[in-house]
Formats: sequence, C-alpha cells, structure tokens
Amino acid sequence: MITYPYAIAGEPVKVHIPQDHADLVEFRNWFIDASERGPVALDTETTGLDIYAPSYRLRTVQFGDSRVAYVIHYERGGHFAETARWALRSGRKFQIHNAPFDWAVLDRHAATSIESLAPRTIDTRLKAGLVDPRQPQDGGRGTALKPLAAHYIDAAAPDTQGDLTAVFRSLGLTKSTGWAGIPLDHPTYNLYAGLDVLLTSRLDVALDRELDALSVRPRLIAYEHEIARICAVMQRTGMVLDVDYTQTLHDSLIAEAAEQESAAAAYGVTNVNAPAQLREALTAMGEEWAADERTPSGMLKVDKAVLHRFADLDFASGTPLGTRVANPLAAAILRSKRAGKWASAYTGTFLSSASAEGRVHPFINSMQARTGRMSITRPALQTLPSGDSMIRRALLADEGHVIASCDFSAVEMRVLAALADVKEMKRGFQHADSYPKDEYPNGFDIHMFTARLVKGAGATKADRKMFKGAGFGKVYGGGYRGVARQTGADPEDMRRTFAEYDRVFPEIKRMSNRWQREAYETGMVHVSLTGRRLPLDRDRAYAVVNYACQSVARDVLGQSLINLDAAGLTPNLRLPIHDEGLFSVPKAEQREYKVAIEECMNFDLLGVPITAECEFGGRSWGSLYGADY
DNA sequence: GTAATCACG
DNA sequence: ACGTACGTGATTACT
Repeated sequence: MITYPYAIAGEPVKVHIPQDHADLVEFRNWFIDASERGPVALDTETTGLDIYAPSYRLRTVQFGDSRVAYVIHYERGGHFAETARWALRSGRKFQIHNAPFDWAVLDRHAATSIESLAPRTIDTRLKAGLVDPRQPQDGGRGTALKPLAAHYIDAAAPDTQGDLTAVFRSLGLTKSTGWAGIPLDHPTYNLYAGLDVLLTSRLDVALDRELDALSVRPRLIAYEHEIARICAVMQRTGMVLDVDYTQTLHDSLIAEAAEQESAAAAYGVTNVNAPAQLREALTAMGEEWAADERTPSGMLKVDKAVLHRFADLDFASGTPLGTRVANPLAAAILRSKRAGKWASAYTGTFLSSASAEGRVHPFINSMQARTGRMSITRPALQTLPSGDSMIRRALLADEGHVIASCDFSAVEMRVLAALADVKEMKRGFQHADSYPKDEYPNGFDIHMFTARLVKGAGATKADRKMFKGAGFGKVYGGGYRGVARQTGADPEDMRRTFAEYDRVFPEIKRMSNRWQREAYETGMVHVSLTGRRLPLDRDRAYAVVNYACQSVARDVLGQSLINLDAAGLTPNLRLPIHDEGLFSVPKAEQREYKVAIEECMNFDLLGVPITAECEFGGRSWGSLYGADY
C-alpha cells in the first residue's frame, strides 16, 4: 500500500493507493466497516469529458470518509476493476459531488447502472445549490467542490482540479491532454484524487447542518435527486444524429461563411468577427449610428439589429424593406457571421460530440440557474435556432419513431396568477375551455383576455400585442420604458397600458411589494412556493417577481418529469426545454402517447390549471419547425 | 479573463 | 415615490 498523509482542517487524514491483491483486501474490509457506519464518498478520475467517445477511459475510482480515502486504479483492470465494481454494486449509499457526471461514467465504463446508483446517491452539489444557487459571477460561491470546501471545511484546501493543470504543464501536457496522459502513479494525481472524496464526505455533513439551519425541506432535496436521475437517464439515451445530413449542412455552412467573408474583404474587412474592423469600414461607407446604438463600454454597436438596418432588411423576417439603399457590406457580414456561428456552435459540435453509435448525449444540468432552471451543454440543445429548421433537422427520433413536443401554455403567466392570487387572471384561466370558439379561434389566450378585460369586446390584435408586452414586463419585473424599447411600442402608449394592467390585476404589484419587503427583512432571500431559496441582489429586489415565476415554472416542469417517469415514459424523454418536453414516440402509437404524456403535464397549481399539449412531427426535430422530414 | 455578440425560453 | 426587462451557453477577439 502506498499511503500519502495529509491534513484537512488541522486533522490528519490518509490517502491509500492499493498496489496489490492484499491491499485490495484491506480496502474491502475498510469499505464494509465504513459503509455500515454511514454513506461513503465516491468520485472518479477519467480521461476527460467526452464520456461517449470510443477512446474514453475510466482511470480511478475513489472511496472515502472524513479521515481515509482509497484510490482504486480501475484502469489496471483485473482485481482492481473488480474490487471497484464490487464496492459500487454493494448496495451501499454514496456521497458524490456532481453525481450525474460520475453516474454517466460508471454506467458506461464500470457496468454499474444509473438506475442502481441514483437511489442510493447523495449529491453534495445539489445540496449546495439548495443552500445558495448563485454562480460566482452573480455574487455566490458557486457549486464547484473547491470554493465549497474552502468555505465549509478548510480555507487552505487545495484546488485539486486547478493545481493539477499546473502539474500537467510540468509534464509537457495541456489542460485537455493531461487527464488522459498523466501517469497513473503520479503522487499529486493520486493525493488529489483521494482528497476529493475526503472533502466530499466532510462537505455533506456541513451542508446537512446548513440545510437544517435554513429549514430547507427534506422533500425538496429528495425531489431534486429524482429529477437529477431522470435527466441523467435522458443524457445516457441521447438523440439520434443524422450524420450524413449534418456533414453536408456543415460543409455548406462553412462554404457560405467563406464566400460571404470574401465578399466583405472587398470592402477591407478581413475578419467579420472583429467589431473594430466593421465599425471602421461601415463608417468609411458613410453609415451613421443612432444615439442608443452603443455598447455598454460606449463603442458603436455592430450587432444584428444595426447591420439589418444598414442592409435595409427587416429584423424579424430578413426580407428587404425598400426604405433605403442596401449596404452590401452589412449584408455580407450578416450572412458570414450567421453561417460561421451555426457551423461552429451547432453542426460542428453535433459531429464532434456524437458517439460511435451516432447519438449526441448532451449534459443536462438539472439545477443550474439561480432560479433552479435547467441548462443543457455540449451541445447547447436548448438554444438551437427556431426561426429556421435546418439545424434541428439534424436531430432525429429513434428508428420507427416520430418527434413529439409537449409544451405548457403560457406557464409563467399561469404561475404568476397562482402565486399572486390574481383574481381576474385566475378566472380567465379557470374558464379557458368555456369561452365561445369565435372569441378564441386558436384556443384561450391570456393576452387577448386581458385586452378584452380593459377594452371590451372590440379589443384588437394591436391591443393584444400591447398587453402581451405588459404581461412579459410584469413577469420580468420590468417597467413600461423597457417594454416599449423591446417591443418598439410608443412609450406613452405603453405607460397607459401598464396603468390599465395594474388596474385589472392589482394583486401583482401588491405581491411584488410584499415579497420585496419580506426579502429585506429576512436577508435578501425569497423562499419560493416549493421551498427553494432565491437570493436577491439588494439593488435589484424588483427581480423577485421574475425569480418566483421562473423558479416555480421550473418546478412545474420538474414535477412533470417525475410524473412522466412514474408513468414509464422516461425512455421516450429526450430533452427538457424550460416549458416543453421533447420526446421520441413510436410512430404507430402517437394517440396513446399523447394521452399518457398530457396526463403527466396537466395539473392544478393553487387553483390555476397548468395545461400542456402534445404536438407530433416527423422523424426529425426540424419537422416541428417547417422541415419536411 | 473580459467584452461583445447571438442563439434559446 | 420612483423605476428597474429575467434566466442561460458558446464563440471570437483582444488584453
């Protein structure tokens, strides 16, 4: 046995590295004892983040408690791998920091399924997010192990990930090649691998104390673990990539970007992504900027809106306006930047992240934003272009299946009505089905309802648009000026619309004031309906309305995922997209699935019906956005 | 690392 | 008393 002594918070700890069969037996004996006393901390070291790539390897599996850690060299195979799998499958409880990552690794590379591990996992990252969800850039500690360990355990705890990159460099490796290339016996690598579980073990105890002191509901913690499991299974399932289509599209986007870039070069622009060059060339062509077309640092803006104006194109549709002479450079920049971005952010990542089986497995972070909202990365499948179907066309339902999308109808408005107990708004949602068909030909619409409430039966589409803007303003905690700026409406008209909105829905402002007052009294934290802690920025307390609505809307989606899982629909789930679930459904059974899915996504929230409707497409996701396949 | 930009709900 | 637009991820240029 190789042993590295260390100290955490002034207490001696040991990191053991078994070298032979006898050492592994010693580990087994420790594991039996330790796991009888309580949960054991678990972590893995791997070759990187591309879990589904053919060359991926699981290098070590670490187990530990507050005093002792064992680093099992899984990569050596034989008894080493066998011993790690024995412990993993013991049925014992584990503490993991950011469990979904290790679940995915162990599921694919250590034959231990997510379904087996998740019910006996405590994720310290989830717990930390329930204490304070803010990321470092928002004034929080973030939920990485390092800052949490520094705060809760030992301010001098090493930055095990960050310090290793320095070790990588000293070995002639980089941040990306280091994890695969560092020798398995490297002392720092092994010590830090062990420290991670020692810190996780101690962190769990500290977080339990904190959660208890803050009266965070145990039910909420359990709920988040369920959602994390469902999202981890979604990641493992992944989505079918139409590789041939994607490659062809990728090549044509690259060609388009190059072609338009050379068109721009004729005007002296050698790099369309360099704002300074664009400003100079466009100024030289006689273009002029309005006073508000400046970046926060005061430079002239050369964004999509400005370039559309110069190119005489409608911002939304991209069609020629005929209001001025179109600037050919602006048009070339727009086309080149769009094609270049789509190739690098979308088709390129699809191709480079696809597994050998031709599926993409995005990382789904089930609790990422400060409101608890989920995020999806590598690739960012929540942010694919929706105005054009070509990118979504690359992603397919399974063989013999079609894509289905089930999205909530105006969920944040409904949540607002429920939370603030907005009488008239609740009445509208409650009777949504009983209005005459000629009043709402496309189904009930809250914005038209509001317009009619104020203007009577003669309310127009233009009225609806104004009240829709006001509704969004309320949900975002904005004012009439901001909404007017965003929507292009006249500020004076919007001011009147806001006043009328407040008159028919007076509860919103009252609730906003109450929430803000309560937050000031209780340390700038709003506790949501589900018990989630939502820290507020002192100078942006008005954002509480948005946080409350966005966060409860997220929990509506979370509850839907749990309902879908209970109904056996997790194998069909593909992605959670804020107010929508995306599914792959057998082509011949659409009718049955529609009933089953909608059953899981329709429920009551404090007297307000939350409604969702399933829409079916063809084989590709793009079919829901106009593509013919 | 920060700023600017653009994609989404 | 007044008024505040919310939350993300990814890429590229630049210091």
